[in-house]
Amino acid sequence: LGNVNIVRVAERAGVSISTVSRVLNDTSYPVKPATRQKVEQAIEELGYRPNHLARGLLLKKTSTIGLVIPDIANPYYPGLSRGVEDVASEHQYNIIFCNTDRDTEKSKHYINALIEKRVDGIIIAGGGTDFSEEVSTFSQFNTKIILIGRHNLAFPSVQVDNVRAAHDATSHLAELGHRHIAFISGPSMLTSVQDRLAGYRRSLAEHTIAEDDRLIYEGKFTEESGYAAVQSLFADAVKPTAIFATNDRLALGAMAAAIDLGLRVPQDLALVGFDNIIMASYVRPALTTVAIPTYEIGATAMQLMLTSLAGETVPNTVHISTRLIVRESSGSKT
Amino acid sequence: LGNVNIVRVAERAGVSISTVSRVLNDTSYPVKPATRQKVEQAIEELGYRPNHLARGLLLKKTSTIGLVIPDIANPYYPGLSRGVEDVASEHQYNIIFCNTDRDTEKSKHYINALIEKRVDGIIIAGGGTDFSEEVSTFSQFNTKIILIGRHNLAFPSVQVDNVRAAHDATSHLAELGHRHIAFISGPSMLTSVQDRLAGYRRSLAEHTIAEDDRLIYEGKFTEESGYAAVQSLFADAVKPTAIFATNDRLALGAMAAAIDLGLRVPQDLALVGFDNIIMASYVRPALTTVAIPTYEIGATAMQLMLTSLAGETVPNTVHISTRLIVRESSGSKT
DNA sequence: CTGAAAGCGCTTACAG
DNA sequence: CTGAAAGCGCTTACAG
Repeated sequence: LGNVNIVRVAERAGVSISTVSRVLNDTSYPVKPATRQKVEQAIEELGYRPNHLARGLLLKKTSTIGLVIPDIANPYYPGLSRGVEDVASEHQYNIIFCNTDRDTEKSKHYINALIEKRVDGIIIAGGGTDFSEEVSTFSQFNTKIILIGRHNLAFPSVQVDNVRAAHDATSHLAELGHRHIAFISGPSMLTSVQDRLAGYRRSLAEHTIAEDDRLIYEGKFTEESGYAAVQSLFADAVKPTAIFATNDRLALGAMAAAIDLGLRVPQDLALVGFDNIIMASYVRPALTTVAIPTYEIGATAMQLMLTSLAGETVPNTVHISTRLIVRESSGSKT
Repeated sequence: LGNVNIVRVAERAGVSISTVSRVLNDTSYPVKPATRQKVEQAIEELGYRPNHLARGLLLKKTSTIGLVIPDIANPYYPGLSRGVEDVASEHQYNIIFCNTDRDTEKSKHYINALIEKRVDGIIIAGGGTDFSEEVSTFSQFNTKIILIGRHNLAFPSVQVDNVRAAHDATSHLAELGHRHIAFISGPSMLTSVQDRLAGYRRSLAEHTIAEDDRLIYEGKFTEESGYAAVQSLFADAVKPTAIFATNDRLALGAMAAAIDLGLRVPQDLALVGFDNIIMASYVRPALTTVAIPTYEIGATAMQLMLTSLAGETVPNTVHISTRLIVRESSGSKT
C-alpha cells in the first residue's frame, strides 16, 4: 500500500513503469535525457530501491551464491571465505554461508534451503559429506557447483596437491637426517588426510626408511589431539625424532606437549605442520609448515563459479600449489 | 516452460494450486488426507522445490539476515559469525556475510545490496563506519537492525563491558606489584579502544600509579604492531615491567619481540592480552588474557534479531561479560 | 523514444 | 474440504 515500488515512481515521474525500468537498468536502451532526469528525481525523492526478489523471480537469477563449509571457526575457512566473498563482491554477488560441521543432516538441510532460495551457484568446501543424491537437483535447477578439495562428484574443483605437499614436508625432515618420522593427523576418512599419508609414505620410500605403524597417530584436527599424540608416541617403545603433523593445530598441540615433557624442539623433536596459520610464525620456536594459500583457493573457486555462470567452459580441476615454509621447529640449518 | 512450479504439481495431482500451497505450508488448514497424499506424491515425483523468491515477494519476508563485519579473517569474527549463523539456522534463517574492512564506501555498497535483496534484518558489528544516513532507509524498508559493539545509533546492541574488562586486566598487573604498566592498542578512533584506555586509567588511579604517556603505544591490531610496540617502548628511557595489550595479536607480537630482545616473560616483562584467541593457551609462556565470548555475542545478537522480527520489545543494550584468564605470561603466583 | 500487457511463482482472502 | 482470482514488484517483447 504505502510501499514505494516501481508504480509509485512511474506515477510521480509521469511516465510508464517500462520507462522507469529502463532508467533503472541503465541499459543501452534509448531514453530521452529529460525523461531520464524526471525518473531519477522521482527515485531520489521517494527513496526508491528496486526489489531484487521480483527481479530475480523474472530473470531466474539471484546474484547470490551459497558457500558450504564445515565450520567458519576452523582456521582454514576464514581466509577461504574471504577470498570467495571478495571476488563475489567485485561482481555484485553476495554470499550465504553455511556451517555443516561435516554433518550430513545439516548439509542436506542447507542445500535444500539454498535451492529454495534459488541461489545461482553453490561452492562446497571440505569433504566428509556425500552429495551424490543432490546431483540431479543441481542440474534440474541449473545450480552451478564448484568444489574445493577432493570429492567424489563430477564438478569442477579447486584442489591443493596434498600428496606432493606432504611428500615435500616429510622429505625436508628426512634430509635433515631423521629416520623415525611420525605422522599425526585428523580423521583418515578425509581425502586430504589420505593424500597426505600417501605423500608421507612416498617420501619414506624414496629415503629408504621403513614404515612403522606405531609412528602413525590418528586423531582430530585439534591442539588437544596433537598434545595427546605426543604423549602417546613417547609412551611407546619406538620414539620419533621428528613429527609431520597434517595441520598446524596438531603441530602446536604437539609442541606444547613436547615442552611439557621436557623435550627440546627441534633438538629432541623436530616438528613440521601444515596450513601456515598466522600463529605458526609467532610461537617459539617458530613452526616450519606447509603454507596453503586459503585466500587464493577461495578466490579461485569463485572465479570458476563466475566462469560457470557465464556459460563458459570450466576447467575440471585447478591445482593450487603449496609452499614449505622453513622456520625453527624443524631444526634446519637455514 | 519446462520448469517445475506449483502449477505443474497441481496438474499432476489433479488439484488446484491453492491446495498444493496448503499442503506445502503444512498449516492447520484442513486438507483431506487422500488429497494431501496425492499432492505429496506429485511433489516427490517431480522433484518440486517451492520458489522462495515468489513466496518472499508476496509475504515480504526473505528469512535472510545480513551480517556486516569488518573482516571474517580477523580472529574475532569467525566465532561471532558462527554464533549468529547457528541461531539463525535453528530458526530457518540464512546469513549473507559482508566484509567491509571498515571502509565507508564498501559498507554503503553492502547495505544497499542487502536492502535491495530485502533481507529481514541486518546485524552490524565493528565500529568505524557511520550509518546515520541509512537510518531512514532501514525504517522505510522495515529492516530490523541489531548492533554489536558501541555505535552512535539508536538500535539495540550487544556489548562487551570494555571499561571493566580493561580495568580488571590492569589491576591484575598492578596487584602483582607493577608500577610501569604500558598500554598498547589498536586505533584509538575505535570506541572499544577508548573504553579500554578508560578502564586502564581508572585502574592506575585506583592503585595511585601516575599515568605516563610514554607508556602508551597506539598501532594496529596486529602482531606486527605488538612487535614494534615493544621495540619502541624499550628504546625509550622509561621501560615498562608489564604490558596490557588490547588484543592478543598485539600481545603475541609483543611476546615475540620480548624474546628476540632477550627479555624473559614474565620475569622481565609481564604480559596480559585481550580476546583469548585459541593460540593464547598454546604459546609458551601461555598468555594471560581477557576472554571475550565471541560465539555468545553473535548468538545473542541473533536472538535479539529474532525478538525484533517477532515484533516484540528488544532490550536497548545487552552486556556480555568478559573473564580474565590468568596464565603464565603475567607472572601470577597462581 | 514510450507504453500496455503478459508473466515469473507463489499465498490468501473469498466463495462455495 | 476445495478452487478461482487477485496481487506481490519487477522485465521485456511487442506495438506504436
